[in-house]
Amino acid sequence: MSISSRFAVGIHILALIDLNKETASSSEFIAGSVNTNAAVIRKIMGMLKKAGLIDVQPGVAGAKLSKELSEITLFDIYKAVNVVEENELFSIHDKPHPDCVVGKNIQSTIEPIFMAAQSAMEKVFQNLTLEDIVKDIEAKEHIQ
Amino acid sequence: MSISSRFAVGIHILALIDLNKETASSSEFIAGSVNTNAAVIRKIMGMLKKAGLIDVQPGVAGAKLSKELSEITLFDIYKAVNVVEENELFSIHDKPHPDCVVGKNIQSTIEPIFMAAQSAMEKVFQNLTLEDIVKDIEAKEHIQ
DNA sequence: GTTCTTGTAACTGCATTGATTACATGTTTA
DNA sequence: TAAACATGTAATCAATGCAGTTACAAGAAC
Repeated sequence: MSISSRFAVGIHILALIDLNKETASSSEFIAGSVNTNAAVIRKIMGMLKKAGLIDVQPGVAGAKLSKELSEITLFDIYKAVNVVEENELFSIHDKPHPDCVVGKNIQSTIEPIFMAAQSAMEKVFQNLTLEDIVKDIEAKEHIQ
Repeated sequence: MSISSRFAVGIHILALIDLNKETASSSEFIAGSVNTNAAVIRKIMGMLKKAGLIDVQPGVAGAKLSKELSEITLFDIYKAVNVVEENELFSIHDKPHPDCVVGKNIQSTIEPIFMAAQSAMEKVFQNLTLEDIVKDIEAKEHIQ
């Protein structure tokens, strides 16, 4: 099990759009940087657009960020690309036997714990923005 | 995407073994409570055994916990059933283009963030034991 | 109007999950 | 000792999701 790379690619796309803002970033260009197919990029960009993170026009090359770098959290991207459903990071077996002490109560015991674990993970993304990503990339670039 | 229910089932199995300790809990009996096939239970119990959480003998009905309830954390179970690999909860696209500012640096920028998110999630399980689960189930039982 | 772009749909190969069946091996007991 | 019952494990199956690929309609720009 592993969470889809759409999330990592989404971050890559947005960072690239910003760092390449003098030029238009076509899906073909972005695909070259990500190392995948342009249709894959367009699909993910469609999700980012739907979430209000970028502006893209059919037929027009390139995309622009809809908000400031500091206003786009990693959590926004995470939700946009739909890699994990709300409170469904962990699967729970359904219909445990209702006549059993454990079967009867296990779901309501485990659910809040799984929700807490998922929340703890998502909070990390809520506290980071695209600005952090872009600054980190720029810092690495200046060292070299 | 969703993390395998093996984790939830693993917790169910261990809680049931404890709460049913007067009787031997055969894989068939546990399967009835979980509502699945006995072979599925035996496979998961094999993982729990391999991790040193339970004692089972081929041919002998039932299993016993190898440790005290308070000494088995949910993280132990989580690792035992192998639902998420170490530092691989999130996938990262590989071979981004090395000649691109973003492609060159994105992996090393994102990796520590993904690791931190996974750790935050796992910490929740490190701080809970089977004792918490069993007590919660018992408390619910007493209300009814 | 040709060329380039985005937006989508359809199809592929691959991996994982969970259920199921089957059977070898070990244990108990009558 | 033989029958009954248990675990351990392999093989198979359907369903699902991921990522890559091809194809093409629709929009925009030169």
